[in-house]
Amino acid sequence: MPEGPVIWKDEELSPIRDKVYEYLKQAIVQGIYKSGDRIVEREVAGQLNVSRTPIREALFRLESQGFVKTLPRRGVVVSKLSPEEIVEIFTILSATESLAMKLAAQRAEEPQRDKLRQIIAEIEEALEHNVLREEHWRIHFKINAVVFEAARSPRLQAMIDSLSEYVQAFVHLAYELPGRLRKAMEEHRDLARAVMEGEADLAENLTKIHVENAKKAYLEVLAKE
Amino acid sequence: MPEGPVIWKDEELSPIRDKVYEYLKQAIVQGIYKSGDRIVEREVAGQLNVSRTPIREALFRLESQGFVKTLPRRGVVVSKLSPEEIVEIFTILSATESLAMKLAAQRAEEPQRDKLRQIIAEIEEALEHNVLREEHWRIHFKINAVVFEAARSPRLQAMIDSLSEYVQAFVHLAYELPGRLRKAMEEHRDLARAVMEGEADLAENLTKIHVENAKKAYLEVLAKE
DNA sequence: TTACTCCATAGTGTATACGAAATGCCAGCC
DNA sequence: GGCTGGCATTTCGTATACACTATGGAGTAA
Repeated sequence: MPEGPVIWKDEELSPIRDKVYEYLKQAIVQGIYKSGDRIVEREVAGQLNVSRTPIREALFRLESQGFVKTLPRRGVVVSKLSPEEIVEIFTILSATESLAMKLAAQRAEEPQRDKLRQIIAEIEEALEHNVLREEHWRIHFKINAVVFEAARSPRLQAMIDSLSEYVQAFVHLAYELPGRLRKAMEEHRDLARAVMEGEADLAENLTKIHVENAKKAYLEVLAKE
Repeated sequence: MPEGPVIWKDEELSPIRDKVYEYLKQAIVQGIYKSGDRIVEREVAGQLNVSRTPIREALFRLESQGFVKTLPRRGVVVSKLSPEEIVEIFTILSATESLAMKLAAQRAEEPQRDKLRQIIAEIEEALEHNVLREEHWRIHFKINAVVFEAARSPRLQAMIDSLSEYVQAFVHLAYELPGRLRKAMEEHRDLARAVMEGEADLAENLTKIHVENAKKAYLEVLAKE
């Protein structure tokens, strides 16, 4: 019975199932629940002091996203995030994210282009002053937001978000490799520029390369262990 | 309060939530529940003579797949399947399915190649004897099965299945266009051959073209109404 | 000693009860 | 006559109770 992270905000008014969902997802990606661990509804319900109902609802969502799988009449177990699984997700991300970038390049309007221009300037700034670690995630999320705004494809966005959540922890690891962070920033800059200038095919290809590089970095980190 | 299709098999032992899920999904794609209709848990529970619990569980799954969306404290409404949404799904399918085909071409082993050879022969047969309508779906699913077996990417498969279920009804419509059915069969044949021969890039491109053609056919049908 | 059977227990599957929030209607007031 | 406030109703959100199934261990017989 693993102890979970303490991320409980009592005063929030969002449905309990959402909080449970976040709680369990974090526990899984942080490795507190390990692959193959059983998740017993009553146990979690007891730990969080809620009933089984919201637990079940959260588990169903986690199942539909692939974090756990339920065996009929047996309960749910944490899916294994084997290296093969991670690589598979990188592969799918490569296809879906490059599509998103292509769409963004095709559909970006002036407001989005403007935001991209600003982001590019911020990246240059960060590269120059070497404050990469501080700025990287902020810029990453900022680019994502603009790209999704431009691509106008909420379903695609949801798919990518869901896949990204999986590999997020591993991507973090990969940025520990010397030089990877700077390279990733440069890739982001070039990508943002391509989207801004409406170069759809270029944006698509740069994204494929970017994700491919992330995958390689992950495999390198993996090999070192 | 729309009346649903009668597809209730009492004696099955699969969980009720799965049956409710299928029931509601069919009702949505068949247009019995229309875009924007509210789905009230108690009503459905009453119609099917089960409690609200499995209904809720089915609704959560439908939500995570995008068939419905739930407004907090307001209940769930059927998502709109506007033409733009359909086109968006075709676009995503183009990217994901072409990835699946590429992987299949790269990873197919002798057993899968053998099955593909057989399928190609069946297509030729069907084209010659002009029994396209009878054979098309059987062959479609057969190809899919082999390709997924070859691609070895269950997550990708799940994503494609989920997306396909949406547009299935519309693809059906599109095959009413004169000549589309034969063309689609020929595309399937060429695609199967490319996968069989390990021509990954060719398979990828043929898939993109195939899905693109399906999208165009859908838009044509749409324009006629 | 081993294998088979039976029972206790754990844990999911479903039903139902209760509470809270939002909407719509009706009445009363301005 | 129109607007506002409150009440009733609807419907979701959560808790809980009961049922059913699978599993593991103990006990007995070969």
